[in-house]
Amino acid sequence: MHYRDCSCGALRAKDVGRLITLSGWVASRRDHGGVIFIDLRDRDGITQVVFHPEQNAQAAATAHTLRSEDVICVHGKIVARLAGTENEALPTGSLELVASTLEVINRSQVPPFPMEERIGNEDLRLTYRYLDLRRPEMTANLRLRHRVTKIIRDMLDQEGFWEVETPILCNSTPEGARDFLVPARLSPGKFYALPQAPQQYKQLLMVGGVDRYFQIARCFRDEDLRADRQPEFTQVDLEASFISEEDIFSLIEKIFQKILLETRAVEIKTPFLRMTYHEAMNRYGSDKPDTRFKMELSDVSTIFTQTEFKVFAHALDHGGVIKALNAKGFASITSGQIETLTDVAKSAGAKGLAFIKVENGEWKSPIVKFFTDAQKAALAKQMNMEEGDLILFGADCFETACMALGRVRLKVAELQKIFIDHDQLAFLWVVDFPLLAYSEEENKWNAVHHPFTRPKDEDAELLLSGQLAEIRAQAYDIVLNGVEIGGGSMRIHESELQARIFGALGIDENVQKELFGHLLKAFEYGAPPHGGIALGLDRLISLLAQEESIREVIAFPKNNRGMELMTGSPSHVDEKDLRVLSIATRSKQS
RNA sequence: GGAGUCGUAGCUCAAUUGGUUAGAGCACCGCCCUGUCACGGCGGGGGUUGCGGGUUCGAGUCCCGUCGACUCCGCCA
Repeated sequence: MHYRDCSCGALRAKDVGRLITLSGWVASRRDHGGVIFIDLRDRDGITQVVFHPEQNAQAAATAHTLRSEDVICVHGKIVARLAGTENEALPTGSLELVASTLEVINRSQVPPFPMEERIGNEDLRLTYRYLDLRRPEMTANLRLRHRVTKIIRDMLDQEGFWEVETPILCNSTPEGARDFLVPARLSPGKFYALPQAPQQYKQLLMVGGVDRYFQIARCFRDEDLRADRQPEFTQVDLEASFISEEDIFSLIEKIFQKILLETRAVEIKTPFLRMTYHEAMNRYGSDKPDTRFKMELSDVSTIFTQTEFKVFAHALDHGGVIKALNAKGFASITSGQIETLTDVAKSAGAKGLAFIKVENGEWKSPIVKFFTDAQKAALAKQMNMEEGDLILFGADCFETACMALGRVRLKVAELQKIFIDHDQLAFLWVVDFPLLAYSEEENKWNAVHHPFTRPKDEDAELLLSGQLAEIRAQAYDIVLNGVEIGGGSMRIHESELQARIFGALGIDENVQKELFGHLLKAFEYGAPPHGGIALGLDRLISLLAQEESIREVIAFPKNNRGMELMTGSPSHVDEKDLRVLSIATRSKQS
């Protein structure tokens, strides 16, 4: 059977007069008793089909029985619409197909939700994902994802990168996220892990002389889910040899330029803004600052070196800082909102949130009584305090004070409904991350990026002298509109340095040999200097599509509890299948 | 593990201070309708108000518990 000559979005005025066959889904039926209109839909668009009973009684009679989502095939002549009945909302709106034959290929049950509007019930959408995907928004998201992926592949190919696949069944590692484990039947009691990222393999490809590698790589992390986190997600993973950070920056900037040009017809400026981690924390209280609005943090420590206010004095005595931010015109804040902001600050580790409201020419605040006139004057000047302003304070160690106010800053923007242009694209490189961070709970040093990250050359001595907190890494994140969409680093290519870092991370030599022996060994056989980056494809697409959740740009995502509702995975398996794998379960099978 | 928001018809939502038989639009079914485009008109069917308990003369509404969805914190090198 001949199903179609073109898609339902393809026909234009020039096609008038042609005899055309179309197939698709019934999007809507407008039955006038006599003439019947059908909107025929596929992924590319909608074409109006007309049935005239006086011209073709049988086709019209069948058309009368059509319902939403029936699959049909129609054949007929393309004609210009009657003057005044053109539909400018449709690209095909100047014409229609006058049906001479209609074949009903497959009837549809009444759909559980309408295709044309945005549905709030995500459960239902995920259960009937195959219907949800027919909705134009979802079709557009999948199309966008395809386009972007294709652009990335083509550009990296042009730049000399090879697409190489790395194992999905690999080894569990102690660092980082919880692994998904897969029992190894042929090695009873042993397990593979699904990769959190192809990190070690791509470095070994560099040792293998591949020189430039990339992969649209599925990654797996068994952690709790979020709107922007799925247990399996996709990274654009790449690595190159004999390069510097600058090479990575300009490559990625070039890719984004092309993506925005081709998907949005927008020319973005390069190079992107760059900011050190320290500056990002200092000014925005975040390692992924949203620079689309100002409201920057200010350091007011020097004003309060001599202060009666114990909270400030305590912070400064312990080597901390006092940070402040001016929420312009937000003195009208309610006490409930103050409480909300305080909770936000506390969730970031702050002990509280001091504030000053400037109302009717007065400073209304529980803490102003501790301030001298000189301090007030200095504060007013530095913070540019004006009638109607709200000043918020964070007093703690540098990281905590900044992070707490950084989160408060975002919450204030939300509460105050600060205007953010959603078409704006604020790209930003955050560079010079610390190499290591001390974990109080674990009582040990952890890698901020990952354990293969290269320290900055000028900070190498700090590793020898044990000033671990001071060491900066050749690591970088790329941020778009306050969302981290990728990160990478220059890597260590010397086994000696790598072993020293493992040592700093508290991984003893035996464990090093067992878990990372292959890497250390590989570095002894002429490893080239190399580095790379991984972009979070799902997040990137969701930002381009202006979606709140990455679930909107994944064909078959999992819900908050990691379940895929359409197929009902994960599910129980037979006891005998477990026996083959030498697995016994302890939880009750309900 | 913790916090918050929500849960009423297939879908989106309403239901005043606790008060009669829980409503509307869309969808669905039937009839009518020859230029609509979310066609229109008339009529009809459709409800364990997530579930369980409690208070009350009376609960969609108040209280307790529970289940589920989503958002956030923890977690995510």
